[in-house]
Parts: sequence; C-alpha cells; structure tokens
Amino acid sequence: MGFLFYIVYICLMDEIIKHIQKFIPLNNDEAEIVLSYFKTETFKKKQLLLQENQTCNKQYFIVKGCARFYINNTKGIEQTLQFGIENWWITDYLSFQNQTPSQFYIQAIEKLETLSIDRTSFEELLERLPKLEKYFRFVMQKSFGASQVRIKYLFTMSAEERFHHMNNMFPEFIQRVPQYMLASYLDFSAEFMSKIRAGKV
Amino acid sequence: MGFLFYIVYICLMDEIIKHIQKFIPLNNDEAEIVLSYFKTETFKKKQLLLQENQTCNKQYFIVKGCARFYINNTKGIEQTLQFGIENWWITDYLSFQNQTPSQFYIQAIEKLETLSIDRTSFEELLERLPKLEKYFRFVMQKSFGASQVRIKYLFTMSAEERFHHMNNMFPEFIQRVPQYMLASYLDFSAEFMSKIRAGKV
DNA sequence: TTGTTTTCTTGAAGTAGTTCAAGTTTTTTG
DNA sequence: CAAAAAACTTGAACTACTTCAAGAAAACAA
Repeated sequence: MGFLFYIVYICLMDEIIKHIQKFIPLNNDEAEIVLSYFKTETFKKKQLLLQENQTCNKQYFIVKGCARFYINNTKGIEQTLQFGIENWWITDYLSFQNQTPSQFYIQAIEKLETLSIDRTSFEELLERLPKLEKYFRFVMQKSFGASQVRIKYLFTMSAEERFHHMNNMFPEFIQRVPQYMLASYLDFSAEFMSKIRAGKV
Repeated sequence: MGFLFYIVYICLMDEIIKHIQKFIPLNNDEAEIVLSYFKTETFKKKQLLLQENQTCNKQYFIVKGCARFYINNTKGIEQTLQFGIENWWITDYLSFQNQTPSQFYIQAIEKLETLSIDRTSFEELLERLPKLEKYFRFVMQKSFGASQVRIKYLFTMSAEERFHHMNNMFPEFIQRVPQYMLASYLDFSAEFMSKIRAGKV
C-alpha cells in the first residue's frame, strides 16, 4: 500500500528529480527544496534562450522539446555545436560561471519546456544542498566526455561516415531537427548532406 | 611573524593545494588529508599513462611537464585531441567514471611529474571532504567550456587561422611540443603545417 | 663523435569537400 | 485554404586541404 503510493508519487514528480536521483539519493524534503529553486520557462520554436554578447545568466534543464547551441560564423552561417533534448542541461558554462559575454546562441528548435535557474539561485541551492555538487559534477563529466568523443569523430571520420554513424546511433533524433542543422553539427554543408542522402557522393 | 610562517608554508605546499585553493577554501588539516590520498608518479618522455582498450583507473594532476591525449586513427596516424600542462588534470573521464575500456591514449611529451589518484581513493576522498566536489565540478566546467570553444574554432577558422590563433594565444606553449602533434591537434597534416610556417600557402 | 631515430620540409598530383545559383518541395501562418 | 517562409535538391566550377615520396635538419643515444 505504502509502496503503491510511493510509485504514484514518483510518477508525479518532476523529471528533474528523477534525473538527479539517477546519480545521487534525494529524499522528499530535499526534492521539494530543489524544485522550489527552479522556475518553469517555455519557449516557442525558434525563440532564443541566449544571444551572442549577452552574459548567460541561466542554466536550463530541458523537460520537453529540443534546443541547440550554435554560433554565427564569419559568413553569417549558423553552425550548431550541440543539441539538447529531454533530460539534458543546456547553457554556456563559461559565460554562466565567469559572468562574461557569451560567444554563442541557444535556440529552441521545437516548442521547449525548461526548468531554469539563475546563477544566484544556483549558488544558494548548492549552499543549501551541498550533495547536489556531486550531481552537477557528474553532469559536467558526462558532457565533457561526450565532447571529447565528438572531437574524436570529427577527426577520424569522413563526412559520410559521420552522417551514417549519427543515423545509426540516434535514428529517432535525426527526425526531430532540420537537416541543415544536422549538417552543420556534423561539420559539412547542407548541400553535401543532400548529396549524401541521395547517395550521390 | 605568524604571517611570515604562513607565507613560507604556502610556498612549500604542493601545487595541487594551491590550485584547489584558487576555487575553494582549504585549511591545513584538509590540505594534509588531500595530499595523503595522492601519490607522486613520474613518467619518461614518450611513456604511456593510458592505452586504448585499457580501463582508465587514474586521474592525474600535472605538477611538471607536458602530456597529450590522443587517438590512433584508422590509418595508424596519431591525432592529438588535447594537451595537458602544469596544473591541468588529465584522464579519460568517461572510462574513469564508468570503468569502461578507453578509446584513447595518454602519453608524456616531456618528462612528466604527476600526482595520481585511483578511482577508489578518489571516491573515498570525496566522501571524506565533500567540499572537494565543488572544486572538481569547477574543473570539469572549465574543461567542458574549453572544449566547446575548441569546437567553435575548428568550425569557424581555416587551418592557417587556427595556427596563427594558437600562436598568438600560447606562444610559449607551441615551443614545447613537436609541430606534427600541434598540426594534428589543429586538425591538419604535418606537411601543411610546414607550408603554413614557411608562408607557402 | 658518430650513427640512429625523430622531426621537419618541399613539390607534384589528387580529392573530399565547398560555393553558387536556381529550382522544387515542405511547412507554417494568417 | 492560399500565400509566404523555410527547408531541401541538383549540377557545375572551384579550392583548401591531403597524400605520397624523398631528402634535409635536428635531437638523442652510445
């Protein structure tokens, strides 16, 4: 009986709590505290969460939807450096941490539901629940590891190989984003993506 | 008087303690505890700290010298993904964290003095001094931020621009490593590096 | 000091990608 | 639903790099 209530309770709990609990234990009181520090923020498709030269003041946990982290290159073309989907954190950590102007943009690709926390609240929360440091350390470690592997792929695979690899690893994901964004993420042109897909390479 | 002793003490303290204190406060007792968990490990030039397929069991803090994190690509050519110098941490975080086989190599470029800690000790240390979680979170955040900026440079600059940029930003560093390693780090061939330097591009 | 290994250089030929420009298809919006 | 905007496709011309092969210079070890 208690067990059943527990299950129901878990199911109603925020995704972010479930995510934190994958890495560290968190009781109900602590979960309440965590949630009290976040606010729900939603963005329309194409809306910007962060712009170049702006200081990044927030960290976003993606509850639903898809976002991208990109730059405007010298030719005015947007190049995607990272995607974020459900259960990922997205922010410019350098700008967020040092409170310096960002070199990047963050944009909603689909209608986006996030939980956001600003820098001051973030620090307060970590003061109040120091055990969260471990959670955020894990998150950063995973992100950094992923980034290292990403550079490895960029270095060792041809454009076509990178596309097929992405296709095999994340078949459902590549349906969610425009191909020209995927092309820029894989570091080749939209036209070349077209040719790869048509088998004309 | 006490102040003078303190200064002397600080100067004698390990580099790693000074580095930690840049991010979080640490008293003498805590510093002692930290040091007790690390062991000094030195490597000869060219010696490997980690090999592909091996599970990465240690994290290294570089006290003196220079190391690189690299892969062997399909053509048997070594491509450097990262360099590490004094006061940097180097390890394969993904392999270290998940205890899975690594895809990478870590090698001493110069005679290398490190402070190493294995995974079990690392976890014990964090249990004992939870405030270190914050320090390691900062370290990871900086590494990840640097990695994002690195991908930006790879995406937006030509080979020649990347070389000049590196040259301007780290003029002393580029003297320390063979040019072919630098070339692979900047993602072009050793021959092309030669041509850029000779102004024959 | 000499021989050996490692690193750097050079030019010629090749290629995996880009760029441009125009047209087509798909999606979004009022 | 029509009109507008966004995304995708195609081929032709181009170029920023790579690869190969061979030699020169520098660093290292005996």
